[in-house]
Amino acid sequence: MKLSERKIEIITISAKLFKEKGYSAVTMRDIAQAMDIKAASLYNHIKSKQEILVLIIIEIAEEFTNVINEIVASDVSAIQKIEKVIQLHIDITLRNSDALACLNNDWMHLANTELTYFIKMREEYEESFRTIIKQGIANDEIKNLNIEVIIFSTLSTLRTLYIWYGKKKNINPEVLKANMIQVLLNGIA
Amino acid sequence: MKLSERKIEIITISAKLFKEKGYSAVTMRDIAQAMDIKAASLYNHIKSKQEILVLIIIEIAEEFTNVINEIVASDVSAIQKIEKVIQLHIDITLRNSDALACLNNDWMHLANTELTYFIKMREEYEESFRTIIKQGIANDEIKNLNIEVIIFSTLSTLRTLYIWYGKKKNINPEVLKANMIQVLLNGIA
DNA sequence: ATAACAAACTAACAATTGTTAGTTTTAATT
DNA sequence: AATTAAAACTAACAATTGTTAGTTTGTTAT
Repeated sequence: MKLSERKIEIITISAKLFKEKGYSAVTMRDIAQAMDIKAASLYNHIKSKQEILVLIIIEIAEEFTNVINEIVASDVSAIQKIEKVIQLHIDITLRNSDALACLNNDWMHLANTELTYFIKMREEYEESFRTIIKQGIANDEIKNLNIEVIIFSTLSTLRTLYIWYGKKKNINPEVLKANMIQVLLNGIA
Repeated sequence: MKLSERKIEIITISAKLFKEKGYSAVTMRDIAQAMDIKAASLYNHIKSKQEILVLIIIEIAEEFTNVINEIVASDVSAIQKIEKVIQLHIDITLRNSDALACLNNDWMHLANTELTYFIKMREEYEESFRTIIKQGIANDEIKNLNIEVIIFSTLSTLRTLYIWYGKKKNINPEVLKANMIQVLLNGIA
């Protein structure tokens, strides 16, 4: 699946628009206007509006799935695994925050196969993270608090990093990472 | 501004639908169908689709604003203030998670006056929270980490509590609160 | 030059959108 | 029983939606 130059442009611009107003509120004419062409011309490159959404979301979802699987399988401490997960989210946020926003806000507008596929990946991702936390608790690396609260608190912060990064792009990625690790692992108090 | 019984029904049902598909993807006919009437009949009760959105969002936004102002002004430690903020988010999540989802996802579809008003409140809310954190750092109650990272991590978790609560409604609110305080203040490691 | 192809265009479609006008039904009050 | 008001209805509107068909333009390879 090689994507043409122009197709990538459409995806990039669409992701940006979807981030601002959401998939449903963005029209093909909006996308076309942002590219300085007519709406009908888009169909020389893409099959449908839905295809744009799929291309934006699925690639990133697969990257999350693949990388966390590697992390789970790796032979390091639970804390180190969590640090790698933090790194993963920061990396993708810096590289593609528009698509990440789209994944977070518009995944429910996927259809049929892709919707099912996405939900499966999302569940697997959470399950992988749960595995890491359980390992950490078993090893006394992580406090024995309510495991679902731990998972939710951590992932909610990592998943919405793009919102905050949209406003404060000036922070150094390494500083961000170090502070995130501190806050998430050791708390603020 | 007293709302009729039926108007409240419309708002409640709309919030639920907006939560699932987003404001733009929900049609007046969807809302009407969920109420077992025709779309045109809705206009006996509400002025426009936009009014529904306003009624869902603004009331909650104002509640957040009012309560955090009280918290900031109260004469307790920074840690205790943060605990009260956590309590505030849990309370509203339990009481009205659909509207909260709507506030989080669809605020950008507000128009004109209300959009400006909402953004102002949101900024003020973050500023109030920043004040609390700064006080905490000055008092040595809170670690001297990057203040924006602290604010973002905490608020992102609190703001998206509704996502997680939608799936796990079985947890005891007091247990939830205690665990949230532990995780956010003292970390998981 | 010519053929071939990619990528833009114009024009239009059928369906869906929020909303209005005017009418009928339902329920409460006199 | 008659009146009134609330709340439903049918029918339709103008605008907007995603998309298709057919055509023209521009570029590259022969």
